[in-house]
Amino acid sequence: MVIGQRAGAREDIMRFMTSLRFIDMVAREGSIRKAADKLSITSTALNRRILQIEDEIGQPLFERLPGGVRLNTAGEIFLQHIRSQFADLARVQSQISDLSGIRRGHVQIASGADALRRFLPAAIASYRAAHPAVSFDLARCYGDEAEARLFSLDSDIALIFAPIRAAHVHVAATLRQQVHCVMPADHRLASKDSVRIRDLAGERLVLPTSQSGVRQLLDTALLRRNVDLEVILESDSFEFMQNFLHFESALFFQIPIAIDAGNDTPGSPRQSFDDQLVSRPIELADLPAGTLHICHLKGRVLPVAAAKFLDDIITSLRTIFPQEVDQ
Amino acid sequence: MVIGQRAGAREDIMRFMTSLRFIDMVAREGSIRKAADKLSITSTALNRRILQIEDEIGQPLFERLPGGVRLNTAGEIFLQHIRSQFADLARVQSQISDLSGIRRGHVQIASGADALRRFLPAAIASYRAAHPAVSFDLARCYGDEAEARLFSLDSDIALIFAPIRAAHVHVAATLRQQVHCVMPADHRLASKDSVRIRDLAGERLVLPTSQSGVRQLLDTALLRRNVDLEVILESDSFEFMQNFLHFESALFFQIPIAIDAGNDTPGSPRQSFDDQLVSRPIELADLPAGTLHICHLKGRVLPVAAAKFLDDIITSLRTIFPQEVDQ
DNA sequence: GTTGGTGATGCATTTTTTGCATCATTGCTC
DNA sequence: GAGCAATGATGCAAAAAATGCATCACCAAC
Repeated sequence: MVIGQRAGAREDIMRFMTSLRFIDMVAREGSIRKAADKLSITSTALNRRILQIEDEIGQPLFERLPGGVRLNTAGEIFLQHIRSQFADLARVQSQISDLSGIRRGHVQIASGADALRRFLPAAIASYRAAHPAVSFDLARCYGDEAEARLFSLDSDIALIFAPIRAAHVHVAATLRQQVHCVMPADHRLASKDSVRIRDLAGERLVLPTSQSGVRQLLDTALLRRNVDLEVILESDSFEFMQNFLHFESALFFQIPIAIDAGNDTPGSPRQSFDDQLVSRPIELADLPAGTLHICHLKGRVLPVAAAKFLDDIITSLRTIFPQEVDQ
Repeated sequence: MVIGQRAGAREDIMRFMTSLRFIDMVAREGSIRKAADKLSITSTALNRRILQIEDEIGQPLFERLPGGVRLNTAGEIFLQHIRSQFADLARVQSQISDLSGIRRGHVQIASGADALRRFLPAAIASYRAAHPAVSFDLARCYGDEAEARLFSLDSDIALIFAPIRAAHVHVAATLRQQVHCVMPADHRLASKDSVRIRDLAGERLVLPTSQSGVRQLLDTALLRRNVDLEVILESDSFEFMQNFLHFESALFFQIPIAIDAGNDTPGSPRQSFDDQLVSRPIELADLPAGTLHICHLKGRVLPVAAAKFLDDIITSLRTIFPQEVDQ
């Protein structure tokens, strides 16, 4: 998903990077011909560019397999170099544009569905109101994939509601998030201030997929207690789950950032959430709070736009959840 | 000074970097025509490459002056990017070559005359004995210039006998060095084990230039004491000073690393130093020890060859001066 | 003014890149 | 096993890009 006008739309931009872009594409596609299609050139031309670079490096970068090509070790080292070049070039361009006063740039974000629902739309709109020349790219993904995207430099910033696995990820801030149980407003549990795990016995549940951080927290808590549950649906779409509850009474689970974007003014009704649904926190004694990690690649200098946006969302989170942000 | 066969001798290597090399050269020369000469192309071609890159960046990188060109702010940012690309490419190539078992690469060193005299020749020869495919580039320079070379990525490693000024320099190790007074073997002071500042009264002195770290230490100590000195010569060449003492009796000053490469075996005569000259330490109470800093650019991943060589010289220094190395 | 330097530009030439046709090789299907 | 559908590599001609020459416009110093 791309928001704002994509900066690199022009094809002939940065000619000196062309061969490198080509290598990157071949590596991604695993085939010279497929990559050539995507790059709108002939496989001949592409093939020869690859051969030329390999000649200049002095060693092959790809293994030739019957079904295509695959990076060898040297190729992987070189590809990582290529990607860091691109990322650094983006930073330089962003920095140069910043000299003229207008902040330009392109911010690439990998996020779980949680933060993507309400928080990021508001945050990005607010940022773009101040800096209209900045475009955004949102990739929805789970923790591992988000970390991989940071490493491959496909994303600048990641918002991950899950433990951080890789050592190369730098956590700029964390946000504690207590899991909430969402239900129709007339549900029997809606009368309580908070929900206990044992209250869920016999309830119909709608759960996120097992890759989700919320699900992993739930699995740990539910399985341990051996509660009798009726899981009627699994989905990776919060929107689907929420709409489903309009037709059949059930429970599903979310963290506050997916419910409340913090844009409600005091006294006004919470427009940020469905009128017919209410959310109740699950007691911390039963289900510990999870952590949303706001990260970027360790050791990387982010482009101006991305760095500023990162600051902004941390500030914004601190406003919405004053007690829950750590840096 | 280049030792070993220079890796980048081939002209047509890494074609995709050509435009960037050109920009670097124009920036160094301050003139498109002069740069074109050095690059063996016409100013026309060079000019158009510059214009093309500027067009792709979207902003000019050079100010056009009547006498040539000069980088503007955007250009300086971009040039730094270019240089880091080159340095990182060198690291990648070095790493790729390392895959095949042979260590290849090119190590660029900036050093004061002190370490350049005896220590580095021995260290480099020893390293090249193990890795003949590694070539070296030695630039003799003073502290500030050495720091600048690290920053402009013209040097990988610097050995600086002076305080470190810039924040972007990472000190990998330090070596304490007591200043020694060098004199003819028949000099009256040669009978003493150590020399005091007051002993220098009335003596003829040969001093290094005021940029030298040894000189700066001496200035601080001598001026404070108001000793009556006869400075008969200033030079930036230790070799010249040393040979001069064969013709006229005088004193000059050096630090141990310039005197002793640590290659004398026990019992053998010190071949590392002139037979007719002896050195005596200046008492620490009169002249505090200085510090030799072994540095590289902060945050930079050195090429394999440079990183290994850095390790080697630190190990070697620890062997020669067991008490004086800190890391 | 004149001179000597600079960068920019139009045009013909050279060099490089690209695309087409084709080959050799491999894996899969029948 | 024969045939088919992929793959990457290569020779050759056309297209595209880079280069070099001649020239212009500009500025500073003498």
